Amino acid sequence: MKKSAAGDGALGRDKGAMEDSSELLRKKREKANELKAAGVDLYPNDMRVDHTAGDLIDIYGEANGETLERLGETFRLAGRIMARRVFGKASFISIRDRKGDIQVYIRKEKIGDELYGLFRKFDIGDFIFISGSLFRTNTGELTIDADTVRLLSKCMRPLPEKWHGLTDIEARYRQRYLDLIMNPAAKETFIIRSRIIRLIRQFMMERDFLEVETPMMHPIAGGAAAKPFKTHHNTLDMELYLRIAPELYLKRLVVGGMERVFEINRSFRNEGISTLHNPEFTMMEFYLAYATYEDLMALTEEMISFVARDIFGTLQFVYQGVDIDLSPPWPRMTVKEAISAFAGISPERLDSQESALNEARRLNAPVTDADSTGKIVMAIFEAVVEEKLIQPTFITRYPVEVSPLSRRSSDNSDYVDRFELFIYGREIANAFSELNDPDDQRERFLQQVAEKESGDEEAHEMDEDYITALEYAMPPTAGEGIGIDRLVMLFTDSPSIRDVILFPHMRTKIKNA
RNA sequence: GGGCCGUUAGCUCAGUCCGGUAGAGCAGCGGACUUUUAAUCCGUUGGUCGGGGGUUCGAAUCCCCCACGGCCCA
Repeated sequence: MKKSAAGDGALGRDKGAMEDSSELLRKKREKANELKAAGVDLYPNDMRVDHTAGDLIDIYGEANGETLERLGETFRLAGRIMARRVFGKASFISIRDRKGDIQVYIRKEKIGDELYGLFRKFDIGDFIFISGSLFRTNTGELTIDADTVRLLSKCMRPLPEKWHGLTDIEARYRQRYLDLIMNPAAKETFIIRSRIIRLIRQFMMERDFLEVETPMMHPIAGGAAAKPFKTHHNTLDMELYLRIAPELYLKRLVVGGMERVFEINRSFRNEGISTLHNPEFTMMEFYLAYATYEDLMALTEEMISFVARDIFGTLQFVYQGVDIDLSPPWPRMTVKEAISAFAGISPERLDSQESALNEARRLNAPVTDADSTGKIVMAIFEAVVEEKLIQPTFITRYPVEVSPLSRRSSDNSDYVDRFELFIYGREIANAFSELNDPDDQRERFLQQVAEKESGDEEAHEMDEDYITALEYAMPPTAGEGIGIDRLVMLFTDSPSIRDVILFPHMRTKIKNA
């Protein structure tokens, strides 16, 4: 096709940066303009559908040709053209809607010369409306014999290749909409994610938990050991932090008499990005009054089993080629037992700061001379034990130094009533009997403040308001946080947290598309 | 932060070792075709080879820097 160089140049400047750089995009635009010139509205919004592709397959998937012929019913559907096989006087296309794909047979003889001529200008990627009756093709495929077809929304860019789809991992994350169009498995992952969250919500509701929403912007970033994102409120002229955990607010609610609360929502941590970490991630936290961390172990087994039974229909599944068995009860080990079992270090070696430090150094665990014994023990645990906890395992008896919000164990005040759940070497949940003694809480915060001053960026700050809340008395309570993204990874066999987050964080790219 | 790998047409990829006119399939465009389904057949367009610098008569290819991404490690 010839073009007027001068004219196109002028048009290009008018349209600025969005002017089509490639011939392919220009052609698409030309074709759209031809349709427009023929009186076709490229973006109408006056059609109603009465079925989805999935409906038709569910209802008529098994029906034979004769049955379909006798139906005499007209079905109205809409969807995106995903494939196109055009002949001179008839065509097969397949359209995709939220429930699936269905083939459509479009005949010149039936829809008329004029409409067939327009239809031939429709592209893969366009949204169209079709109505027609059902029949079976020679090869037996359930197909709609269209009596009309109409453009609903014109696609101005080519979709990725039909056979290989979109595989470039960067493009899949940056242009998730294309990933969702082209990769059914990606879409399925997010459908399952929604189902998992719905199941957890149902599980909690059935146990009389109240779902709440607490602030995302905190004047003090507390409730976890992590670096926060900082922001600023102009009118109040104050620094705020995106929350690293909802914990301290949820416990204020328990003080307020909300004996069973949960929240499923985002927390933010200003730390590294990896296959297990996204700067914003989803946690469920819940608090249950008159319960202990031991009660929560049972509840956690029940909850995760409940979800697994619904998703898999069984408690056995495969994650990344490894068999996982969620059949309760799950093994329980103390931190020291686990270190002894997996690293062969006798528990006595972990009792003194000096010998623990030696062991940590030997194992290349990241420690400093000033670290407390508890901190060193946990560094050893992380270095040598975590990755080995493949089957679901509760680890208990954490050192008090690394658990500033947990209740001290009644039989030994150096430890707290806490557990973490590991599956496939990953921390999935963290729970404890809550520290509700305001004086002890103040001491713990002071200890944290001291650690912060000596350089630990992740240590807690003093939260006087929270202590005041505790002084009004919080009932004996147990609480837990569950990493939803990691749970979804397990249940969808996803290797990276980015595969279960719709829009994972990436560096912005100057040059795009 | 460190190591390794990657970035070539709209998409999926060759070409890089060993420097010499940038290729294929799909998509697109033109034509034929009323039961195809990765439709087929004939013809055909399309590229700042991620960016910058260097070496060279000559660089997608060799060297340096940078950007973005992936995996592993910290």
